[in-house]
Amino acid sequence: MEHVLLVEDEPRLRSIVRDYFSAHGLECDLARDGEEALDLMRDHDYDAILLDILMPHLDGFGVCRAVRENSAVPILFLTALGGEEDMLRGYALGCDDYVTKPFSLAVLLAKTQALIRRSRGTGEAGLLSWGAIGLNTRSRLCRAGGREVKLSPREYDLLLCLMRNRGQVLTREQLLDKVWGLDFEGDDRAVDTRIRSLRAALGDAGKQIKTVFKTGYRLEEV
Amino acid sequence: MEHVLLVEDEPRLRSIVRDYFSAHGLECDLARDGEEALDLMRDHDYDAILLDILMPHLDGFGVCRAVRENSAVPILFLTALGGEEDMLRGYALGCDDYVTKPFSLAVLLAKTQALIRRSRGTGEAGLLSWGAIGLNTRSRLCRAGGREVKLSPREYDLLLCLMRNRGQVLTREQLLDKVWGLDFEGDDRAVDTRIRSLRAALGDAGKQIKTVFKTGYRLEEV
DNA sequence: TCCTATTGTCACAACTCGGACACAACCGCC
DNA sequence: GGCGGTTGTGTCCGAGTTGTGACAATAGGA
Repeated sequence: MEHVLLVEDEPRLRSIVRDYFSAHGLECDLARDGEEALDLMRDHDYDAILLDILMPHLDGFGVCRAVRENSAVPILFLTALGGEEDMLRGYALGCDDYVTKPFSLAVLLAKTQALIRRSRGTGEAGLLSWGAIGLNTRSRLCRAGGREVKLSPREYDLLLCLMRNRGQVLTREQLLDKVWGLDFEGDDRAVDTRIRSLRAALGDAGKQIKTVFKTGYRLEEV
Repeated sequence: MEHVLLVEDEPRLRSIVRDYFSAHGLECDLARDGEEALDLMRDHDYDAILLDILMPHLDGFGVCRAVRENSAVPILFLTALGGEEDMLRGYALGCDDYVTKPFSLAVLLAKTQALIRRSRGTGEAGLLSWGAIGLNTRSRLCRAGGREVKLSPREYDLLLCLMRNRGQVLTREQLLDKVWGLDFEGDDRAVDTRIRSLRAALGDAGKQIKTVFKTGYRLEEV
């Protein structure tokens, strides 16, 4: 299930949004202020952050800046400040969308879902492409260098994970958690072996998978 | 240069947006209606589509549906229809954002750029830069003087530490603690050797690393 | 039930990295 | 200017990391 974080100091609004979201299949953690939000983010991997701006202790802009130091998680501002200046400031800090209060819950949900969809690299169509590699998340088919490529289940999941996090280094541990599951009991090197067969299956496009010595693997565009 | 397609039947608005965008580094193709848009998209790979809804021949919703058959390109609706119904319909069809007329050009630009950034998956998150040196903490890639630089793990960690403490002197002991770890059993001079290879790897930008006699090293802007 | 594809493990080969060392160059103090 | 101490430089080799081929266990379909 998708998992988002709502940072908002008004208790009533917090619970309204959470109830609405969970009724539509989005789990929703809550934080009262910026510092609480940063604490939660240290321990969880959220699919999106909904961020009020006017908050005690650390305001939304500050949280956004701190988050963007090392994370590309989708951020949506959610605020009474509707001025152009404020919106531009938000975008300059690397936010993804901006909703002014009062807002429609349905629209907020739609925007959040669109953002999550987009951050995973696919439009509604479920098509993911990067360099010479294309994935269809509906049919689980893969194309590389213009021709169809047959992938085993594990190879597909691994490639999907790399595609969703394209450009960034994923450690073997991260890959084991996300692809094999948290309960996998085996060796790190299982990743290496799967990477090897994936590279072979992709042919020339396999070169897009780079090894980062002592760290992990990264999918590059070329 | 980024390349977007604007689909809009009002001539004046078309050219206003195009001029503003190209002044800010976005090339902007124009289409008068949905059919012209689909024709153009057959021949071009756009980074984003800005789509009016009320148009002759084929309206924006129709274009969106047709595009999503086989493409995940970011789509932003741009319309006078500000009702909740219409927005939700847009999101259901797989659009990424929705702007109601009249709108601010600056905000439209910011939204478009945020979308492109997001769809490339390579946002500005995790970017550190100082003088001619840029470091991306998500990809662990380094740029110096405009070109890609290959760094070994230790070189990368060392540079990251210098960047995070730019402008201030770090003693060898501090560097050993922060980069090598508190349990390192070796010689101070290991730092010198790594600094040397780092300078060499950075080329001209290596001159930003200054030696502070009898003390340590400091990263300067020039 | 058998057959095949899949996948983790292991052992070994190939490779990268980085600290140590020795020596040269340099700095600053007297 | 000389001297002691500090830093830069070139090289080497072992330790650790990743690639590779083979194999056995397992799961899933016919």
